[in-house]
Amino acid sequence: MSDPFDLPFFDEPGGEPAPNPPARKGGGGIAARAMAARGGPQAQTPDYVSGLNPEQRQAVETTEGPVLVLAGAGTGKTRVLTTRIAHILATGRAYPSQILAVTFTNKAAREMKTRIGVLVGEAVEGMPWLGTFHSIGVKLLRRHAELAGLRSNFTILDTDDVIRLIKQLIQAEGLDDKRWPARTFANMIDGWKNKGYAPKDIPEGDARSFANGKGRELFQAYQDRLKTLNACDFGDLLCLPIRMFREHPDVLAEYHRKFRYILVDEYQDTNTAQYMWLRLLAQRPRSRQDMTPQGGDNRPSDRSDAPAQASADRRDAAVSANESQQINICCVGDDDQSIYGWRGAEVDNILRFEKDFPGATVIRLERNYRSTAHILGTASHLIAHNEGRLGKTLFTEHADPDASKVMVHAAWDSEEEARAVGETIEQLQRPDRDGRTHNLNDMAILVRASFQMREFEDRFVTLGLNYRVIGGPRFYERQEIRDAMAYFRVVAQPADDLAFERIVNTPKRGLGETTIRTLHDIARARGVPMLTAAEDIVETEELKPKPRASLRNVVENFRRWQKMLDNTPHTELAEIIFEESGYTDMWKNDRSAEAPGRLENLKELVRSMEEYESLRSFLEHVALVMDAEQNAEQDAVTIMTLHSAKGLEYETVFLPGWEEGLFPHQRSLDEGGRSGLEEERRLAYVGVTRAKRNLHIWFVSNRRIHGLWQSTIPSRFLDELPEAHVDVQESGSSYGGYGGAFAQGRGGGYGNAGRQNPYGASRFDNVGSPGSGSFSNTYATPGWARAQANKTAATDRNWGTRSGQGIERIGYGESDSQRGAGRGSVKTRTIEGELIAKSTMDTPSAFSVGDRVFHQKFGNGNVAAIEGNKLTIDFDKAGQKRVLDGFVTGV
DNA sequence: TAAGGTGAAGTTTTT
DNA sequence: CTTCACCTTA
Repeated sequence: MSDPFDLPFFDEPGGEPAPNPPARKGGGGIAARAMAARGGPQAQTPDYVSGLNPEQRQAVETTEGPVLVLAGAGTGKTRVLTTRIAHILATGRAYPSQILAVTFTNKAAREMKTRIGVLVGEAVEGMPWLGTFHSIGVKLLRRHAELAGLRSNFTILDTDDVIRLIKQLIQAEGLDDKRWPARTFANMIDGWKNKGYAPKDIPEGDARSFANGKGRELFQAYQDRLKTLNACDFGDLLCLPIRMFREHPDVLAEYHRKFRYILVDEYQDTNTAQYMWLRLLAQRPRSRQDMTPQGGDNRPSDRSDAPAQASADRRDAAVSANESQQINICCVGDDDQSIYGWRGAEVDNILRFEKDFPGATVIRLERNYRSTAHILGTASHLIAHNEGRLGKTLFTEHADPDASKVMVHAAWDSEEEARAVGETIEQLQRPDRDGRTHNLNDMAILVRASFQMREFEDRFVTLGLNYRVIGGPRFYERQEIRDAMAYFRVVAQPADDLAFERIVNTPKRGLGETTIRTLHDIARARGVPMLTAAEDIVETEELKPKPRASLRNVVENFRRWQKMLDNTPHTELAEIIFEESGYTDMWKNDRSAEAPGRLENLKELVRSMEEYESLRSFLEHVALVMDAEQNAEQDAVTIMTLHSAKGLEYETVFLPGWEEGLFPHQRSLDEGGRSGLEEERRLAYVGVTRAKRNLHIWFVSNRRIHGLWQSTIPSRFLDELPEAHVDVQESGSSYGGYGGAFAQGRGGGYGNAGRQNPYGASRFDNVGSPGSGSFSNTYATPGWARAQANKTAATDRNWGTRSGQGIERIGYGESDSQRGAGRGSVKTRTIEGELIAKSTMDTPSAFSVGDRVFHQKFGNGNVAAIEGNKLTIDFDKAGQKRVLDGFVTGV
């Protein structure tokens, strides 16, 4: 479709919602299924539900009325969601276009699309309303842009644009942009928008706390600026539709008629704005009352608890239950996996579902198909320490006598931790007695904070162990990609001043600060885009001849490209723009080590544009889908944060860094108090439940944080694990190397089961011994108490007078000298947010000593030595480094 | 304009 | 200890 904004409002056949559309519509797959399903009231089970367990089946077949599916980890949540949609379609309850299905991530949306496709055939193509909250928000706004004060070709700004814009505003206010960082304010705005606040709604305290009390004015100024730019930020994609629905009940009513089934994935992650958005769509107006069920302010505290409101809700539910066109909402989630409170998610939304939707059916999925009983037992026992849960207990029906317990390991410091994990991985890779090997693809290391990854990467590079890092800088966040996108944006949307400013002097054209400022001021004064202002100004005497000529050239370029927009293939146009603007030349002339990579990325960008029909649809997509696909071809261990691991599963999982202060993270405790701690515990729960068969948890006694060695104490979560399912592993050689006295002094033999230690009994000393008690959910457990004692004792012992802060210096230089040359600085995360350390021990290196080579990060250098696939290279600039040969190319 | 020095800050992340 | 942004200097 060349113009995606020009669709008819109702895309279902006939323009009117039909309660029972003919089964044949929407594709042969559906028709066939539907026929099968319609054999009669007691017709045989359609085969798509036959593989489901009773609870799953109930969740699929309870199509009418509000439904909450509490789906524990590994219980087939996605399967239920997709089968439910397939069921609704196959039984002719709705057309694809009458189903609204929302997810949080593009990845989840994509997966759902694919899986529904498998169930139902090509009809998915006709599910226009399956997507993320944000992408559906865009769709609504494009259709009704004028109702939200925008034009339908509005731009979506990403975080970087937003920060630059705010910085301008802060400076325009005459404020010090160091004291009031734009980034902080951008975060505040995002927080407000997550709650659905417009500038007038924000709490007085919030408004005062920023910019000498000018917070509210600044927020308003920001919104005004967005409007003139014909742009909105991510938060607006949620807030503007809400406002539009409130102000235009007729539009909302159209969508009420349209959406007959609403499905929400990961409901525990919804923030207040998303919640309001859903309620507006899911609740029909009651006959005489206001459109918005909770009145103007939808904050959690002042709704649902009011008795009058509750009974009104009940009445409403009773009415709508009898109504033929009721809207059926089904939310799927797991309160125990809510880990995004820090960015505005309200666990409360899921806890309150039954109040919000009276008469709701609540279905629990507790039958786990993923993990062993030991892992499930561990997870359940751990999460039981949280209060305020809806309560679920995972179980498995597949007893596995061979399953190993969850292993808890101790290490002296993070380096040893990485080394030991590396060893374990190498052991797992060797064929077992049945000759089976464990793929690296089935292993993952899940860390709390990204700085932990570094140690593992360094170690794995040394070992030549393949790994991949998920997360990190992404393709579309790279400078050259953003520059290129800015060119495209100005061509497609000439009013996009932010994009214009970004590239007007990139490459350098002698258009310095003064010229830009003049241009900016004139544009603001006349209320026109900067490009228009530039067009005018090059005809006057306001600029000096040099910049004037240069600017004229820029303007002419853009005008020419704009003319080409509609009659030139967009990939071709992209290349023309790069050439004619001098952008490619800029990087070709750049001597820095990154330049070739950047040119490569630009080519990749053009390649990826081929998938889209037009420059416009490409831009639209990129604004929302900021992820580049990962290549999973290589067999490699995955390293990522616990947050990004949600929804994934691995045969073997390593969870390093279970220490107080890191996990639970100190900042969560400081800022979030008890609920912060509980969120950390849920994060631990997510981590544990990622494992299918093997789980290894690690903690260390010493960790270097901000370059400063700190002695650490084991995480309280370790004391919350159930003894029956956990083994403490002595880590043998690597741990034993420090000598007995030292071992005791450093932390008292965690991990040395049965060894005497001076601090009293730890539960880890007694694992497996009969009669050792269970652990209460206070933190006064033996291990915890011992750890507390240990903290002070160890500190006093080593440093005599240091107070019990749990922080001590262990000496800088010593560990550096142990590391040896070439260690500790091998950076590998440079390409595509992911780089795989290639290991080719069997194949000899393609290089020989003395070869001239190029490395993405370090630039040019000469090969000094070769061991297997590991090269020692003297880099011209970066000095001597050891790298794998896969990272360098011959010159 | 580019390179080098200085200083502050340093969870988690999607859209 | 690192990274990154910004400011100064040639």
